[in-house]
Amino acid sequence: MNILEKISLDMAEFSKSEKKVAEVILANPQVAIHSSIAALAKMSNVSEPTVNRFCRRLDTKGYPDFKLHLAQSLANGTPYVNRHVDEFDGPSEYTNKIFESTMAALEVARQSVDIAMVNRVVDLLTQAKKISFFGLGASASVCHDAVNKFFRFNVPVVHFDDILMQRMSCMNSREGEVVIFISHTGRTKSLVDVANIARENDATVIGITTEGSPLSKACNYVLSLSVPEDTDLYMPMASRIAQLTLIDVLATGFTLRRGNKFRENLKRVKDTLRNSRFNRQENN
Amino acid sequence: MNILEKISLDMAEFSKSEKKVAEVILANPQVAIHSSIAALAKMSNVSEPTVNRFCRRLDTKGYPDFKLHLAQSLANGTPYVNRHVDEFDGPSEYTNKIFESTMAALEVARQSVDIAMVNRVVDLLTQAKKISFFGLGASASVCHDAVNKFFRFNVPVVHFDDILMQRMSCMNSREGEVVIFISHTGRTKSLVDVANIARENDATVIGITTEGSPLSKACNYVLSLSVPEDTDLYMPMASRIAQLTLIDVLATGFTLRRGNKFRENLKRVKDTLRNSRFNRQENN
DNA sequence: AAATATTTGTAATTTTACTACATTTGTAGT
DNA sequence: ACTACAAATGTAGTAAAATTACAAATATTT
Repeated sequence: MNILEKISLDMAEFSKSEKKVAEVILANPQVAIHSSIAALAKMSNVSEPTVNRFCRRLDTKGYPDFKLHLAQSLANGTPYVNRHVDEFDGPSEYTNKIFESTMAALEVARQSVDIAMVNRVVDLLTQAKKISFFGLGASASVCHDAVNKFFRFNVPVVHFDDILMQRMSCMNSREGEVVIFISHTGRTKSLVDVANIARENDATVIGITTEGSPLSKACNYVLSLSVPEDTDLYMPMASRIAQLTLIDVLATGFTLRRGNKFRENLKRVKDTLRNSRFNRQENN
Repeated sequence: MNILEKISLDMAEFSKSEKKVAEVILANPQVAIHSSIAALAKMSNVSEPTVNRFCRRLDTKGYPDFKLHLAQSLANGTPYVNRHVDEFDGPSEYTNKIFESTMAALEVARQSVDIAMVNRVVDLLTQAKKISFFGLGASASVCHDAVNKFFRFNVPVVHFDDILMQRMSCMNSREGEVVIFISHTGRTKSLVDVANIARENDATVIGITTEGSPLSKACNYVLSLSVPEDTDLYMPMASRIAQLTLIDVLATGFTLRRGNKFRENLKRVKDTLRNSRFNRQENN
């Protein structure tokens, strides 16, 4: 396992001084691998043995061995870890932390995606007579985006923010229609209600939500995403990005299934938009 | 560059003893990274300084530095790159490619962000009497999301999909109000028109768009994002994710600027949502 | 074959990491 | 509030590792 992730994961188990070391390393791992134990100890304001103990706590043989692991983590292409923003961060720190946390979350999400389920859902979507996307709050904008994508496919696709419209829409659903519900927690009551209505009316109900949630139980198929949500700032951030990316995956799967001729069609849709735009100087 | 490749490439330039060292390393690099210079010298039947010289010939600082490079080569990580989906990809391939391309795009975006401008925009937002978000098509859902975030801050924030409503809203804007326009290309005519109206009415106009685009010229401030857009499938994907992440950055900067007491407030907003949810079994 | 250049090794030096032990800090019980 | 114990951190000494300077050996050139 990536040792950088492990450090941020084990953060709770570290002692006060060990945390100092961890923070210095996470803040700038590139510097850490090129420092001696003495230099790192000084940077962290701790003694050398503390650094050594820190390394051993991470199941390495000692400091040199730790550096080796660290170097491998950095080479791995993912120096991205869920780094929490704190109140003393300047613009440079919080900007980088948020981008990196988002990338880290995407990596975790990628590994948690059930590929077989993606394939099945793409199957269902290509055969659907109608596709609906429902979500509330932050997930509503994900639905909005999904509609924007699937609309280009010339498929009947709908979305309502309004909970009553959602209910009515599901009430009228029938076999062969697919309804996708998006919710990170999967515990929004009214959305679960709507999902149940859709299911009672024989629609194929798909959830993009957390495994085992109330919403997931109301669905025929669940595409679960595990994302380490950053709760520090009380806002959904990474979960939403992961959902959007998953929508991109579904849309891509959809176009691939439809074949080459279909992609010509997509190009036409895009060309249509061209007239609403200023031309570029460069040809493209 | 991968140092293992470099070793086999430079083989011709090595002296007799250095070749011995190179062969031992190539034969079993995993062992090499866990050996001391003395052990490796013994394995290669050469003296310690010879190993040291061998390392320097490969443009490393010395033996420990060489081991670091070697470890990174062995980590064999495929850094995230923009991998294009092709028509023969199965679900596993396209899923991973899309996640990886998205991560790669975020990395590029992160490096292209103008931190000073982020700081200035956060400044403007905290002082704004009203904040508006306008975008069309795929960018509309980004606006939707931005509103969802900033609304929690108890700031007057508005968003319209409707181009006429956007015009009217900007017509009535005044000094001290901030209008943010989101568009990847920055070449959507009607949006540029609206931006000009906003500017004529003394609003502070901010663009999240490509540098040098028509839209960027209509703005007082531009937050440019360079994203390698995947044009294969004729859909905006990565650009949108980058925009959303940038919105997250702005929202985070906003909350940090407002201080601790303000974050208590955010927690209250979140707690309010709790009543609309099914409770979790675990306490949280 | 002698002279020079290049490579390689030996031994001393310096740097680095580790261990044992002492001190401090924190915690629980009287 | 104090004592006793446990956990944590640091100090100083020791061991190990890497590097340097220099000497010996091996090629190379004339």
